[in-house]
Amino acid sequence: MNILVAEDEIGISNFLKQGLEEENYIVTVASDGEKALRLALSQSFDLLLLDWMLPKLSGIEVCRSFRKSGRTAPVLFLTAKDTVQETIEGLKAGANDYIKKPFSFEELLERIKVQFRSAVTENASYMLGPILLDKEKHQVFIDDREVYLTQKEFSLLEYLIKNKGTVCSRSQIIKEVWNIHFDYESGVIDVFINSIRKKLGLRKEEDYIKTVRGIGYIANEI
Amino acid sequence: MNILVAEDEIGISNFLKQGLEEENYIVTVASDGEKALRLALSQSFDLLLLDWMLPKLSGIEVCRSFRKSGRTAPVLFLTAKDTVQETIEGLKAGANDYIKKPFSFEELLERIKVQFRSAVTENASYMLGPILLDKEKHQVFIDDREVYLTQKEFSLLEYLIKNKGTVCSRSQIIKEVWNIHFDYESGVIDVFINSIRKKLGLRKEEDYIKTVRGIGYIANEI
DNA sequence: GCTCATTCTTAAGATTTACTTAAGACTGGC
DNA sequence: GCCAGTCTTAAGTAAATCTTAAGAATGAGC
Repeated sequence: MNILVAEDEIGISNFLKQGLEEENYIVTVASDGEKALRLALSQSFDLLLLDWMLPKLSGIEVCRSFRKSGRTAPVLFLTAKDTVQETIEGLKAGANDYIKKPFSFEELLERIKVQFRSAVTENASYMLGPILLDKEKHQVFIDDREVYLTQKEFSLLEYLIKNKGTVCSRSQIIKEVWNIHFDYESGVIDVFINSIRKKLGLRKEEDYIKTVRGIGYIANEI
Repeated sequence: MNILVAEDEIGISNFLKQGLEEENYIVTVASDGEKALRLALSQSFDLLLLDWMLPKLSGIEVCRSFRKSGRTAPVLFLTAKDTVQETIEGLKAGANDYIKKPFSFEELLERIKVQFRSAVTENASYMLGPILLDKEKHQVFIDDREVYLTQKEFSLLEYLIKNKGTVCSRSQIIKEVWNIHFDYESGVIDVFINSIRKKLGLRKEEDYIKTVRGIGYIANEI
């Protein structure tokens, strides 16, 4: 799990980085708001831990911009600004939790875990008809025969199966699988869908990945 | 949105009930832990607001049992137990947030909203009789059976259902669905209405899309 | 019940969108 | 820096949708 910590006081950020890394999180530190936002938008973090008062761009502005870009990763404020009004402002800006300094590191950890909880319970393998996708081992089987998929092919299939039964639009796919958060027109998705279908070797009438014209694709138990 | 409040002090529970109802939540109050758990398991609440100390069964036990049953609705503790250890215990038991008394009602409201945020945004669906139109997933169901509509069919049906109960003129439809903002005579709309009706497979007497001769069409609960 | 205007239905051509292939760009490991 | 594997772009082909138009059906008014 990747966590971005935005904190200008080096003492605190070191403390957080070390503590979180001991819990096996991968931590990136940004020392001002601009850097934090740039990182948050360019990489894909699983959680943002923001101080309110940051040089150049405040934490609350970072949070607002991040949400405005359509990203849904949890955001936690960790700040000395402790009034009710500030808490509310932080939550309204799109934060998922608001923790006041001084804080207990243990409590912070637990509150971070709360954010990941639903994601963790998530099954490590998915099924779709005869297709078995093992997220952990990064393997795909069809009727017990292994099919080798590349990284992107795997992510795309995973996304479709995770959302089986619901149509996934091209823009959603580009967002979630390619991490491109602006309008983007290209035939990439088509090429990968084609390649997945070929590798899975399904005949047209038994295709578990159906095209939804004008929208995107849908994975479905036939 | 249905909220279950488990609180034995009648002053607090009345205050919460009234305040939340003003915000248009539907509130059920349980005065002890056993009642709370029974209600939580038998009905489907969108959120649980638990006091820690409750007669018969503590809030934390209610939370554990609730989670054990596989339910995922958010649980918030609202309690006077304010140590770090208690907070952690509450969160570990499966709570999504832990608010310490005395609390600001405004902050409580905001923290409740945080829990609903993701759920609310994705609720872009309309209903018309047995027809369910999910804007986000771009899917249409009739009596739980999915019907595939093309792009234009979908937009047209969406427009009619969005305006159900009021007649939509041909020129309005051409404007809103086809984005043609000048006078335009053609049979396009008829063709699409026909195709939608056919796909929905409704008999004439149960047609939810009625023709208004000389004007246009109207979607109506029969 | 007849007439005329309006709407329904169908089918064929135009248009848009997706599929497939192949070539070039990129990337990580050696 | 090179190679092998992977990703992306682009262009031609295939397929589905959208539009138009024309004849059939329907309903309102006389």
